Amino acid sequence: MNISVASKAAGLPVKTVRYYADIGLVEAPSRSTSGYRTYDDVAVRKLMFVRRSRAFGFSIEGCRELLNLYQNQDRTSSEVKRIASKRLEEIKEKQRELQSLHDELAHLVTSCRGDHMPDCPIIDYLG
Amino acid sequence: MNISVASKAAGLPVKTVRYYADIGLVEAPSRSTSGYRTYDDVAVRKLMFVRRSRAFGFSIEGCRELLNLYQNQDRTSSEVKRIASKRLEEIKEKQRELQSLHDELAHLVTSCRGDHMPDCPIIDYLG
DNA sequence: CTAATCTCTCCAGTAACTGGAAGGTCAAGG
DNA sequence: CCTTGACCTTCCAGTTACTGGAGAGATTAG
Repeated sequence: MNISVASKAAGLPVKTVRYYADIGLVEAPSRSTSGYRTYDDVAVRKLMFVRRSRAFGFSIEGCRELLNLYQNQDRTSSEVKRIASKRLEEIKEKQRELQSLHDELAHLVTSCRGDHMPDCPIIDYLG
Repeated sequence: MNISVASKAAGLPVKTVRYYADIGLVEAPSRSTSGYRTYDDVAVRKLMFVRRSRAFGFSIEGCRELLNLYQNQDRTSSEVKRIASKRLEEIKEKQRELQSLHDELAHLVTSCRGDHMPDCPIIDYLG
């Protein structure tokens, strides 16, 4: 199947599929005589795998690792768990950051009257 | 004062201060005869203002808006509050996203045995 | 046969810096 | 006076993960 069909099946933009091929993440299994990338079901499944991994926020390199494990029958679940746990820690860290940002900013926004006067606790805090 | 002194006072890397000057966010008030950027206390306060704004996750354009309000005596606190509220909504949205990512990934990680076998619910989910 | 739709490659741009090269400037020490 | 080292300058390239577009070839429908 050509790239547009594969991309629809995988749920990714054509440009992205081509990009993944360029960086050697998911290459097209073959090319037509005229140079068109030709995909098969296995490749489409890899693309979907990457799409789902990306949705979890894994970096391209993280996806590459996971994809290798996906294709490796000799993998151990501990390897997978290690990578996923690392990502989970990143998420938690980001959550903590966002929480304190939220609390601080929410406090400032609440205390700002939002009227036509120039006095503003938000500006005061930043300045 | 030269750029390295100003950058230390503002708590920003020299490179960043130069970058902010390049994009016209906080320009050096003057240059020495040999072309060195020369900063004063006012400029340093602007740099600090930008640093704190960036810490809240405001984009450079957001910082530019805030900085304009900071310097504008005719501002109204409602303008400031509008910008800050917008950022607060972005933060909340991001928090919601992260929360569902967290929950889903945490569930998968918990259910993965993490042993020497290849069977893994994380891989199953992604594939 | 032609028009529309695909596809290709290559280049540039995004956000907000960061690193590094090549070269000019300045203050201190010998 | 000279040198050494710490500054400073500009400019270019790289980062992440795409995305948009140009220009050109391929394929398909009517």
